Order: sequence, then structure tokens, then C-alpha cells
Amino acid sequence: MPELPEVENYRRFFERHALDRAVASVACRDRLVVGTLGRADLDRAVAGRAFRSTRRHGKYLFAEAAAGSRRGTDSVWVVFHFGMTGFFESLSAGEPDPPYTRVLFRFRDAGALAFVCPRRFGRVAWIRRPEDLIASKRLGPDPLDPALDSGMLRRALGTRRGAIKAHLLDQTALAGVGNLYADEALFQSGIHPRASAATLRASEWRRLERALDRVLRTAVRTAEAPRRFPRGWLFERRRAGEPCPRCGGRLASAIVGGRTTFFCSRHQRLRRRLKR
DNA sequence: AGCGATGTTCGCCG
DNA sequence: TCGGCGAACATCGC
Repeated sequence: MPELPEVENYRRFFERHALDRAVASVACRDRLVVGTLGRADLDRAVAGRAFRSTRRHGKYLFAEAAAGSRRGTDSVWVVFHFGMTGFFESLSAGEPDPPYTRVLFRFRDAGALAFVCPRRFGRVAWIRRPEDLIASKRLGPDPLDPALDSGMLRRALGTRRGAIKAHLLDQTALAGVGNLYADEALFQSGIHPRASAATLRASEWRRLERALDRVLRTAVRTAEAPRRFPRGWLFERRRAGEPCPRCGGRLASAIVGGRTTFFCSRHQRLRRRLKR
């Protein structure tokens, strides 16, 4: 389920299983998955190097592969995007590749890291610097960047017209929020997904920002251990007609920003209807 | 058998 | 230029 919280956990998984291991070879099993984000010749660029650090921006994960023993100036970076169904698996020596392995990083110690992606919307490539990818995709700020203050959300989205949910999903406005967590943050802040971003009040921006921060941080913690989402969340009740876990209203569904959207018809009211 | 899916991108239209 | 919409991408699972 790769939105920001899942990718953050993939980053931690990568750190646990791939950091400080020397790469012996890289096998690219799928030409659709490899290359479009950057260069495709992963084996030539990465073999002989070791992974030394990671970084995440929105739904993109970056792994630094350095030739020396330290993070260095001659590094290359492998970039991962997990699409809808991508994830990592760590393989011990001799363990067979899981089904749908698209890229396999084999380590000198004979273990391996598999990039697995059944539906092939995931992408892997190598680039010189993470900033290049962030710039070329025009990614907006990452909502968990500790350097960002409480005005971040309003600055990123506040001048826009049209449905707030569509802008939460726009990776060039804000990087990392996907369909489920956009719905969750709006649900918890009591804002209708079709509310116009340009007409949100200061109190609504504050509620939305607090909710988004809480939702993403809680989801990171939930995803790292097999654990359920808190009661009172929309997350596991995404079905129209179900009772709202917060107010007892009815959950409704609609298409907003091109995606299936669930919200509570009672506590997420539309103040000013958008022309349609 | 048909439909929808946690994502991204492109083209068309107003 | 922006925003809305639909389609395409590929494949699986309900």
C-alpha cells in the first residue's frame, strides 16, 4: 500500500536489510519497470558499490550507492517508486526469488534484495542526485519534513481553486499523500473532500494540518508493526452506507479528483457548493 | 466474466 | 494557465 507512510517503512526496511552491504550484481527482469525515472543500466552503475544512506521524498525512495566506505561525492542514487503494488523482500543466500520480482540486487554475501511489483506500475532507476528527480517531477514539499512549519499546508495548497482533495493528491503541490490518507485527513478534520481549497478558513487549515500530521505519523507507526488503525478512523470502513465511526452519520462515496472517495455525510459538510 | 484498485501521465475541453 | 475529466498503463483478486 505505498503512500508516504508505507514508503517510509520501506525506507526503514531498506536500511535494515541493505545498508552497508556491497552489491555484487543487479538483475533487471522487466524493461517497463526499469529506467523511466532515470538511467536503466543499474548493474553497470551499482555493482561494486555499497548502499550507504537512504532518503525519502513523498512516495519516492532514494538509496545512495557509494564506491568507497563512506558516503561520498562519487555516489550514485537508486530511486524507487512503488506504484500500486510494489514492495521489498530480503532474501537470504539460496532463497528463491519471490514471484513478480522485477529487480534483484545481489549482495557479495550471497543474500539479495528483491523489488517485487505484481502490477508493474513500480519504477526503479539510477540518478546522480535525489534533487534532480525531485526537480524534474516538480515534487511539492514532503509533509513530514521536519523543516516545515505549521503554515506549510496552506502555503502549498491555499491559493488553489477546486476540490481540496484533488490538491492533496497533487504530488506537485504536496508530495506523498495518496487516496486513502487524503480521505482520512479530511475525515478527521471534518472537511468535505469537494470543499474549495481557496475558501477554507484559517481554522480549517489548522485542523487539516494537524489531522494530516497525526494521520501520517500514526500510519507510519501502524505500518511498522502488524497493528490495526485506531478506532474512529475511516481507514478500515471505506464502504458507503456504513455508520460513521465518529458521529454515527452515514458514510457516503463519490468520485473526487478522479478517485473513489469516502466521507461522512454528516460531519464533513460542504459550506459552499462548487459549480458543477 | 466484469469491475475496481493504495499511482502516474497525457490529451482534450472549457 | 488552471481545473475537471476520461483514458491508458498492467495485472490481480473479489
